[in-house]
Amino acid sequence: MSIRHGLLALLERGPRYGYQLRSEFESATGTTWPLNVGQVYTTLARLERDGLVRPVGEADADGRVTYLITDTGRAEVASWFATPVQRADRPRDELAIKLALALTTPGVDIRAVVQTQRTATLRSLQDLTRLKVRAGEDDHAWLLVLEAMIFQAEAEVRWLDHCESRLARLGRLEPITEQAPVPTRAREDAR
Amino acid sequence: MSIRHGLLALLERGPRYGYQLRSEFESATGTTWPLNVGQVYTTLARLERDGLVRPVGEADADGRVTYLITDTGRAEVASWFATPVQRADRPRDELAIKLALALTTPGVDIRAVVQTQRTATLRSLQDLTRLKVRAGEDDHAWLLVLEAMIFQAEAEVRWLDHCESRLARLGRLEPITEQAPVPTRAREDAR
DNA sequence: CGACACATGTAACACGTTACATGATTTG
DNA sequence: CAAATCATGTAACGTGTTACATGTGTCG
Repeated sequence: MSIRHGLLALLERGPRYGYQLRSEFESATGTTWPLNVGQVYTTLARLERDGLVRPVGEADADGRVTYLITDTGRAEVASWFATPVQRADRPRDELAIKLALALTTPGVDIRAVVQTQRTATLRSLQDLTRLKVRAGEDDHAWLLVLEAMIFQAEAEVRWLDHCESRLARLGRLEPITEQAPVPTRAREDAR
Repeated sequence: MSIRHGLLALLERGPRYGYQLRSEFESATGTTWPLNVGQVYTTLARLERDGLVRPVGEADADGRVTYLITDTGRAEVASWFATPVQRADRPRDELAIKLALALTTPGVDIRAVVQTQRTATLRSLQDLTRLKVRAGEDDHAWLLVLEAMIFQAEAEVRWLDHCESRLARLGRLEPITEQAPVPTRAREDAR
């Protein structure tokens, strides 16, 4: 529901038309998440269906169709800003699921998975840092988003390191079974 | 694609039936993300459609329909584990979008938004910590997921604090305009 | 017997996403 | 003139999600 609410929030600043909404959404989030124009129109149609926005007449001379936010829409935005994002609202964390399953899937070298991810995360962390250095002090919105991603990436690296050390501890207690089949389960492991 | 890949990974451990997949998925991720049974069946149908799994005959005496992973499916799982989760793969960060938009939406008190979120995040951080204390040392998968969420929540709090101090700095330089309209644009702001 | 867990499945819808079609206007 | 940008829109599909229908077995 990010786009839906995002567009609605932009419409609270005043009447907008579709194409404009796309560029404003992208610039407001530092072009971090590119937005296909088509999606603006589908989303606007859904917002209209739900009575949160309303087109103002037909297309103007330049072919622009302007939308207005309704009172219902305004209430929706207010409630969006007033309500914190809960843990349960968020989509499932694909990386966490991947590692949790890698842990107990035979034939998968979880240490390798962790290492590969760590490298990738570190690289994107560098990219983000480079972007931040290049970013001006003026674009607060972009800095906000950039830093959100930096903090997340840092946390991810820390978590991966934490996983690795835990795995190392486990490995010492219970030697790795990955490639070399454990005698008692050799038949099962074979493919 | 988390569920899709998750179920596929479970099927790589051996033949499974739908109901079983749900409980294994939930226990493998510490019941963090409850999974509607119906979704297992829709996902299985899609996996079958794409040739990644294959039902083994009809339902057995207990009405169970067992599924097997195919070679294509096995390749898909391997590629899933081998490929890191990139930044661009992730869904848009709703919280980041919200704050970025709150920053420039007139009439929205962004400091309040940050504070509300901070409180909520802190509370869920406490819940998670409590869960971790209660969790046994044995369930590695759950610990993994739990700690992922803890690290994320901690990062979120740090980020929110960072935002707040930046806002405080901005506020000192450029007093808040929220309710009082800026003279030169008063007409536009009026509704 | 009634409630509950086990077990499968379908219909309907939400949002997000892309590819495509169409046309006006600007600009090198 | 050709290419790019501006501008709208639709069709089609993907995953995720819920609500519902259906039936068996078990246990207090």
